[in-house]
Amino acid sequence: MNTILYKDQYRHLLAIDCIIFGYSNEELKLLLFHREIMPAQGQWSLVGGFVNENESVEDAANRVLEGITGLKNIYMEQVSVFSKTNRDPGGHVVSVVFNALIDIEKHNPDLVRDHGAHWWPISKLPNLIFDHGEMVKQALGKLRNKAGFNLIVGELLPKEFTITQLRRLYNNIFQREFDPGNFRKKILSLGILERLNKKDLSDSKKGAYYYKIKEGVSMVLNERIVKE
Amino acid sequence: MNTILYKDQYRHLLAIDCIIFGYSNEELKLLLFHREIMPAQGQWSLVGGFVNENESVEDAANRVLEGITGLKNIYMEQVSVFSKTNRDPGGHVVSVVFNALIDIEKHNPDLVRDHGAHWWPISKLPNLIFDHGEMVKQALGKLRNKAGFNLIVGELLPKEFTITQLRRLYNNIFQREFDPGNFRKKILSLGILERLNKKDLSDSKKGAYYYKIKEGVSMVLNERIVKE
DNA sequence: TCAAAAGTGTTTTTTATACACCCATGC
DNA sequence: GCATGGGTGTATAAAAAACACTTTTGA
Repeated sequence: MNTILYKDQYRHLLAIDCIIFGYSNEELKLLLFHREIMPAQGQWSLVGGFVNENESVEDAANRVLEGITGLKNIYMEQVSVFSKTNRDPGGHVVSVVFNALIDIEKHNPDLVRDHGAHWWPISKLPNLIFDHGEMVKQALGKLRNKAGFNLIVGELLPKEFTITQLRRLYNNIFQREFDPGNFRKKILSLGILERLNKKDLSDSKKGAYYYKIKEGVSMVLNERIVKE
Repeated sequence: MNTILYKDQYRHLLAIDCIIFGYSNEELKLLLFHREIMPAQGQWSLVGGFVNENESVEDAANRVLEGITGLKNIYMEQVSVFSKTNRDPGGHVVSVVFNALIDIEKHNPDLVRDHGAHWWPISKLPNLIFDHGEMVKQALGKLRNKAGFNLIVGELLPKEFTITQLRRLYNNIFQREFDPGNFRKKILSLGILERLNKKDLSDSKKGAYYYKIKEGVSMVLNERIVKE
């Protein structure tokens, strides 16, 4: 069996685009790229690239993500496929969109700068080329949906974080204020966080305990964490 | 601007595979295809096909779905992309998977038969080729997730249906028994069903009112219908 | 008249929300 | 000693689940 079987089939240009989420200074941010190639040269776009021969779309996304952040094994999730024939004026390119969550403290800012990329707060995004605006919209919906059932957004925080830091992240993602007491109870009731013997003293005089996600615990909960 | 810009890029074989859900005799079923081409000739597979030039993946899915069911405008939703380089021994084919929900009463059984396709109850599926088993698993998860928040599975029933018929469909999808009284209250509280002046007398002496989905009502609810 | 599904009502349990209040401590 | 976020407890409201009971009518 070999590819000769499929030899008469049309072959498509296949690309990936990444919605790279980061969180710093209490703001949810996206890493956007200042496009230096035609078409749409000089405008802002998502970080993306073509899928090479002998690569899966996940391989391609990992390659592109490592290239721009310096990080391997970034948490990633498919959002959806964009394939309208006229979506890219440079030709029919089919793009698979990924959400990527990174700990913004860990990435390589020099790499980002050298690529002409820039972190933009989610609330003040520039106009994006092609259908990238719609991609971001879907990606945010997917992120909210995920965060509602899953602590995976902890990927956006350092390994050790306080409940208050986590709550502020949730406030940011859902654009509403969660009640501090209720949020804490709900999160701790999931039983997947482990309290450490360390306190963060930057936010209050009393200090807040750091927590981390328990080893070997499943992040797939069947319980709702927060409602939209 | 033209495709010359991207001319050095590798081009991929792009396909779609459809998980075609139908519901009859109180069983959830999938339409599977008896594969008559190499590789894996003679085995069962999902219904699929290559994406042609100047087609979006949705176009391709619609084309394939119409070809085998005779129906247009089938409800469809992306599941995810499968692109491991070794997933198809006949060559590297990237496949976009779609869930499709059809009213099994409306499809063209002759077309299905002529294509060598067959309806299989979800509980007794044959072994599927390649990664199609994993595709079905993801598709079912997606269907459950959707059905938990959305009445879209009404697509699997005739336009007019009783609450009991809808409940039995939900029982089938979630593989559990919903309480008749509570299910009825919950569904009706959504306010998206309209009672008709007709009764179905096939299931009981008393007869059950038919309902239909109200015109122009949004199917996108922010409320949970059932829990898994 | 009775079995069986349709449909309604009531009770209990669980979960979400609102909010009061004590704690610890640097200033 | 007081302002501030950390953390706990409690009261209320809303939603889910369990289940009793009434209705209808063909066999």
